[in-house]
Amino acid sequence: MLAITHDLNSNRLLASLPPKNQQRLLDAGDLVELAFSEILAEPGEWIRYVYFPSDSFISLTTSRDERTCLEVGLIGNEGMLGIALVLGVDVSPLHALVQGAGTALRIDAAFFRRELKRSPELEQTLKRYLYVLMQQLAQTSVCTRFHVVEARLARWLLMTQDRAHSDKFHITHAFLAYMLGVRRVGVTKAATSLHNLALISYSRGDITIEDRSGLIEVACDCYTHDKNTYRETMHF
Amino acid sequence: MLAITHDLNSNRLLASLPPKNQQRLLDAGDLVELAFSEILAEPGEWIRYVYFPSDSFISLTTSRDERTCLEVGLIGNEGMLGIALVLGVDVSPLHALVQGAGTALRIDAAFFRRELKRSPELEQTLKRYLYVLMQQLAQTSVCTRFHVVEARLARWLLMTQDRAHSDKFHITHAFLAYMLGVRRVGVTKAATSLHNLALISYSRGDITIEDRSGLIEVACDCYTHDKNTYRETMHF
DNA sequence: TCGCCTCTGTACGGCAGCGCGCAGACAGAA
DNA sequence: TTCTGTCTGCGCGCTGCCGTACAGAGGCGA
Repeated sequence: MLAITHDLNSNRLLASLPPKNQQRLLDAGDLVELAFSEILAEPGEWIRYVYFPSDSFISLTTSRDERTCLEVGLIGNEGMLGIALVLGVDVSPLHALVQGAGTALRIDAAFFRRELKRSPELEQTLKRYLYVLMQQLAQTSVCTRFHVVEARLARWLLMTQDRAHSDKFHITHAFLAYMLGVRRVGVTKAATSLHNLALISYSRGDITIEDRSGLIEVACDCYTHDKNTYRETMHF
Repeated sequence: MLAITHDLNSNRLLASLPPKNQQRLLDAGDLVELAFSEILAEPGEWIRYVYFPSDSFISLTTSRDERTCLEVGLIGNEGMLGIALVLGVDVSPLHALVQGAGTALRIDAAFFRRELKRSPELEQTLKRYLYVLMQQLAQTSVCTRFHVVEARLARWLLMTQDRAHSDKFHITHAFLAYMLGVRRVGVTKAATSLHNLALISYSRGDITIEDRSGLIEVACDCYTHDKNTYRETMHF
């Protein structure tokens, strides 16, 4: 019961819903533990569950082959996985893999579809979130194209910090390179640079944010832009 | 009346709707002529009209400043501009400028919102289109990141040819560079290369597709991928 | 304590695209 | 015809990232 209350407060989408809606979703869903690098969806695959992360977070990627992968979206307690159901499509558009281990509320897709029909408030909230996600996609395009690795890395760390609700999290350079669509060496260089600026520290995958505001300076505007879009669109 | 019939058949989203829905939208809308480089939307700006292009087409871009612009979506007679209304958001997420002059059905946003509420078929069709558009955004991210200018140019030309319904259209290297987010010189080199392969010919902005299938060979998979997504998702 | 494995740091040649500048080609106006 | 503005083609040095390879450093189990 405590766990449920915890989750309720943790996912901001759920928290913004009327109490009745919240309760129905909580009753029907399961609190599950997501493990790092677990794959929750593949493009073209049938959607069986939707996930509302509380302290876990999930990457949306476009990996075609092993080499050319790119993270295009990041889902934490401000969002949900499986948003395609809102559009009446039952197929996942992207890869989804767990980036940060933690808990999430998992809800059966069929039940969720019925709830969407039942509750206009639920649907409207999720539509707004989808709008935010689209903006994030567009922003990622331009960011990936024009900004140097160091700035993109800084942005990624900030976004992740927000979703991990912690100054520390675990991720190796190789994995980061995979997300940013660059070489591992590129990440190492950028990370070293950030380290020399006393903004972060790390060792063997354990990253600590040392100077958040300094990191914001180094990061591209995209970070602030995303946050503003979310705030303005969601009204909470 | 002939013009109306023409438009009806020309926009595939409209054409796929039940006759009653079509008629209501046609009655309420105006057939307007869109001029090249006309700006139809700015990010953050109130949406006053939605547009269903017939033989015109519209670019969605993320230009922050003059330099760093990138086209993230292209709308022709297979789509519509103003899709944010489907999500219950009244604000445009991106820049929209007319890429190819021609006609479009323009509908008042307030009326369109009411129609969405009235007609579940309309809403569902547009939701599916939105799903396609999201896929296009993600695809553009990865394309922009990993593919060389020549392949991206070929993709762009193919996408534009589809929407222009013609082998010829007008666009300068400078403008193309703006869309692809590269230097004008980069476009010139890529275009010269395509010309040497006898795939296109052009002079002072007048581009002719000479060998469509050859162009598909040179273009990245993204082109085919987008088309497949559209076909599979829209079922028409 | 040793060996293994993972993670990080560095080096090197190569290349696509950048910024900038300039020259030639073409078209339409005067 | 001449002039002017637009569009195209090319050169040059630079940089950010690529692919690859290898060495050291830290954690962990045998």
